[in-house]
Amino acid sequence: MINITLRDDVKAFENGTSLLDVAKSISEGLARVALSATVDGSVCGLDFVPKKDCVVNFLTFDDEDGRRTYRHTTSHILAQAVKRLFPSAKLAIGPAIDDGFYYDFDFENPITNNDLEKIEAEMKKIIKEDLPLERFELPRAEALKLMEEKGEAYKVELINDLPEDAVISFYKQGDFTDLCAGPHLLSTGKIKAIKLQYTAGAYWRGNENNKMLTRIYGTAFPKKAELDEYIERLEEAKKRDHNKLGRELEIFTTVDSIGQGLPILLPKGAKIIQILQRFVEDHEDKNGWVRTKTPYMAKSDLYKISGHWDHYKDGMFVMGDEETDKEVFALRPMTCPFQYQAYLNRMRSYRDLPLRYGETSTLFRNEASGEMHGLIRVRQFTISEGHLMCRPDQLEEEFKNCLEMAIYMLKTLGLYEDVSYRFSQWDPDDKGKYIGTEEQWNEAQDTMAKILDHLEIPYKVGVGEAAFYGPKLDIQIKNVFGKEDTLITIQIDQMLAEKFGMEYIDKDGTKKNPYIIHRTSIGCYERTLALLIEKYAGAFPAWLAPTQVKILPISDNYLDYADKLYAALKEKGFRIELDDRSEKIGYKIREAQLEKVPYMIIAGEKEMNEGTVSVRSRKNGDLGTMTIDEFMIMLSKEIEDKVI
RNA sequence: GCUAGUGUGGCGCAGUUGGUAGCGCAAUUGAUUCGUAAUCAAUAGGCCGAGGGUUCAAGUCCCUUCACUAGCUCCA
Repeated sequence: MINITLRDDVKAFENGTSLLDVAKSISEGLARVALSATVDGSVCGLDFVPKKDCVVNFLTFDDEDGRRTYRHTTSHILAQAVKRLFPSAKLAIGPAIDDGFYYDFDFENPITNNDLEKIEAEMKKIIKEDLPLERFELPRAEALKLMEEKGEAYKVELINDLPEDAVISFYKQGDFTDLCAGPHLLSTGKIKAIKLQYTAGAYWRGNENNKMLTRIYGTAFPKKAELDEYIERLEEAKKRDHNKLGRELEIFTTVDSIGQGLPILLPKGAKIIQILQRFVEDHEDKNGWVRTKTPYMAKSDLYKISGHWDHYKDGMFVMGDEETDKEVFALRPMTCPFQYQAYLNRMRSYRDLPLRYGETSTLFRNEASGEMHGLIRVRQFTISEGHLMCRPDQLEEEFKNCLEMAIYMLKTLGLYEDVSYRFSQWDPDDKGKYIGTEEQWNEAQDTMAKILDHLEIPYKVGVGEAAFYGPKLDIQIKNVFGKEDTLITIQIDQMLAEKFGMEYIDKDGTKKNPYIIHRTSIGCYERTLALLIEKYAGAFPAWLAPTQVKILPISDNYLDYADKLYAALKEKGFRIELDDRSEKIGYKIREAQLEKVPYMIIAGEKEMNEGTVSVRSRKNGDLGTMTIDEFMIMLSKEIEDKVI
């Protein structure tokens, strides 16, 4: 007998009982919704037969691993459909991802959207055929033989790269067999609602030197209604796309003759960035930061010391040619080596530390042409940059302060609930990308890990995501398409201080290199603006809104009164506009509403006689009548408190 | 940079097998002086991203290039 613990309850089963039978013994309902299960913590298919006492937890579509099982099986159905329609296509890999799945193929000829429809139709046929998925294992030599016979070169490569002791498993469904660790659903008929979404290129094994394969993305749900709702949600999210909304609301634009990744910030966009910049600089200064203002470019000599010339040259705009020109300049891609010169201006004592240098810094990075995206990835951007030089005993406290400042900014902007932490480490298998020795990297990462653990930061590790000079704590955020970008980064650097000969005289009279924290408190303004547009769908909180109040006179007869109101608001520094066109009030309200202005004040005969205004909020509609002073007090408080 | 796709007046779109550009909204002008999401009418606006080519004839076909979109790689 095998004892199986199901949540709190322990039950005994015959030897040879599968998890599906276990589920059935509990209830038919569970057997219907269970997709896979964890057995002592590892995910298994329902065909798994426990051989010893264990703890089983059934997974449904509500569990992440359950969803993954469901969608992974769907990716196999996709592969089967593709092989039926395009027998010459080669299979690469096909995992489940957060919201669906994909499968990479090497097609003989490119496929079209029309093909995608055909493939989806074939998938539906396979689902209807309700083919059982059968798992089997093969020794390495036989596994290789099977894949070679089928001409699956990519699978052969995958098998060859598996560790010696790995179990090599396959899943077979009807005429289709795939190398796969599983687990899977028991049959293709379990899949209910599917949708192939789009195709994209993807390099084999994620390496740009390898062949580019065709990746087909899709998703699957247990109910048609859930699929429809998901697609509807995606469509809704796209309406918030900053790249569309930002242009419609005249926040920014781009011009072909200026070039890619070089957006024009229009008055509204420039205003929001000015507000953010003042907010950030004031807050930093209050927290002990001092400002530097350093050049936008430098001779190649500087970048040779910092390592940029060897490790980042492709990412820089270089002016001139070392072969022919006496001096070669490059626009700065980072502020670090420039701010270090401020530190180096004189000899430092341990008493001088920490030194906190902030700069609102414009940077230039020659991104590959396919990388640019609205305001999120650009070639010129301005970042709230800063470098903090400190002693080892100050490192943790200062790191914490930098982090707290970033969190304060994110909370104030209302973005904090949307971010996640990533501990970006180096890739020991790709040492050429980094400066420093393995010992230095291990030490830097250990130091950072200790601090992060001590501060109880819930992070994910990103191998190979580090800067070339040190590990980072990245604060990540997703855009409306679900694509993740780094908003804020805080880095610990031990290497550049040494390279630049930055020192301080310690208590004992010896010279030491300071620790350097590279950090930003709000990230780059363009990217932050993009995410704010998406967060608020263009309807910015009053403290950020480029126009806070729009005055709408009912007719031309009240223009004089409207002018008085305008002057009163302007005098107090509110950002206001006056709509003095001879339009009907409904029309003016509609336009102000579409421009997403937080407040409208309506002035007609009644208000003029009473000396009041009628206030309409973008969010809550008509707020009734009040005096202009009452309105200004209300709005001032909202702005002061940075209500979001 | 790579894969796939897109590019027609400010915006959203039409433009059939190549025959010489249209619609809605916005804009402008005039009338209307209006009470919480669209007043009526008239007018103007485009060498169809750019540069070549094929053709009697190109928005429609071919080539090159630029920009935009999604994804990959890279990254704040």
